[in-house]
Amino acid sequence: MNIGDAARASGISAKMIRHYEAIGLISAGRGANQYRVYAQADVAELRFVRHARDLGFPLQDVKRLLDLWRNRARASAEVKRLALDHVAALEAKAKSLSAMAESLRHLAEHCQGDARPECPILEELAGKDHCHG
Amino acid sequence: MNIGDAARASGISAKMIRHYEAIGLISAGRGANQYRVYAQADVAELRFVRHARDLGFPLQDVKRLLDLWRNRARASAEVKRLALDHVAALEAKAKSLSAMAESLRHLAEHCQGDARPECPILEELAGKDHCHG
DNA sequence: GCTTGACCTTCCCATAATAGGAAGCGCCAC
DNA sequence: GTGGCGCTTCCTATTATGGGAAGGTCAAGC
Repeated sequence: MNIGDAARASGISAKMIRHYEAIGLISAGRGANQYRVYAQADVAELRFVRHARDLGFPLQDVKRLLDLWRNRARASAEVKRLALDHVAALEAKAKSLSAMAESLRHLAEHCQGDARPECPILEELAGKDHCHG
Repeated sequence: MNIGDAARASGISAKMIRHYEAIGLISAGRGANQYRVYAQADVAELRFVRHARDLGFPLQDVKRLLDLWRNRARASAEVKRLALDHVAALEAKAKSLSAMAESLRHLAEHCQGDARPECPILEELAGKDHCHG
C-alpha cells in the first residue's frame, strides 16, 4: 500500500503522514522505488493517531499513547493519568474561552450597534487595567 | 519613554511591541539614538491591544478594532458585529473542547487505572472509525 | 577617562499542527 | 512512448510568542 492509499484508509493526509514520520511518531517501509509502503498494522496506527488527535491530544501525548498501545505490558494507570490530565487541560481551556465569550457578550449587550460612534466595547478595551490579573 | 518603560506600563513585552510594530499594528517614534520613543497615547494603544488580546481577539481583529477606535466617525454597529462574531467563534471553540473533554472523561471512567494492561481508552482509540464524522 | 551594567538595536531560530506549492522521478494505460 | 497521476524532497506560510546572539548607547561610579 502506498501513502495515498494509507491516507485514504486512515483519514490522515499524505502530507501529515510524512510529517508524522519525520518527527518519529510513526514509521514506514520503503519499496524498491523509494516509495513508502504501508501494511494494515501501519494503517491501524495511523487511525489510532487520528482518533487521539480528534480528542485534542497534542502530538507529544499521542506519541506516549502510541508507545503505551504498542507495549502489551503497560499499566492502564498510566494511560488513565494521561487522559485525565488532558481532560483537565481541555476543561481549563474551554472555561477560559467561555469566560472570554461571556465578558464580551456582556459588553456587546450594552452596545447600541447603530450608526453612532459611542461604543462601550471600545470604551472598555480602552479602559484602565482591571486589577484581577 | 523607551520600549522597556512602555512594556511595563502596558503589560506587553518589549519583544511583542517590536513585533506589533513590524506587522503594522502600532507605530513608534525614534530618538536620535534610534531607540523607539513612546508617548502616553502610544501606551494607551498598547493597553487597548492587550485588553483585546485578553478577550481572545486575533491580531487581525485587533487591528480592525484599533482602527475603529482611532476613527471618531465609526459606527458602533461595526464594532458590535466584530465582537459578536468573535463571541460566536469563542463559543464554538469552547463547545468543541468541552465535547472532547466529556468524551474522554467518559472513556477514563471505564478504565481501572491499575497495573494491568487492559484499557478501554486505548481500545477506543484503536477502534474502527465512528460514522458521525 | 574607563569600566560596568542596564538598556537598546537587529537578525535568526523555535514552538504546534497543518497546508500549499515547485521540481523531479516512477509507473501504468493507451 | 507519451500523458497523467502519484510519489519523492524541499521550501514557505500560517498564529502569537519567546529565546538568544552580536553589537550599539547611556548613566553611574571609581
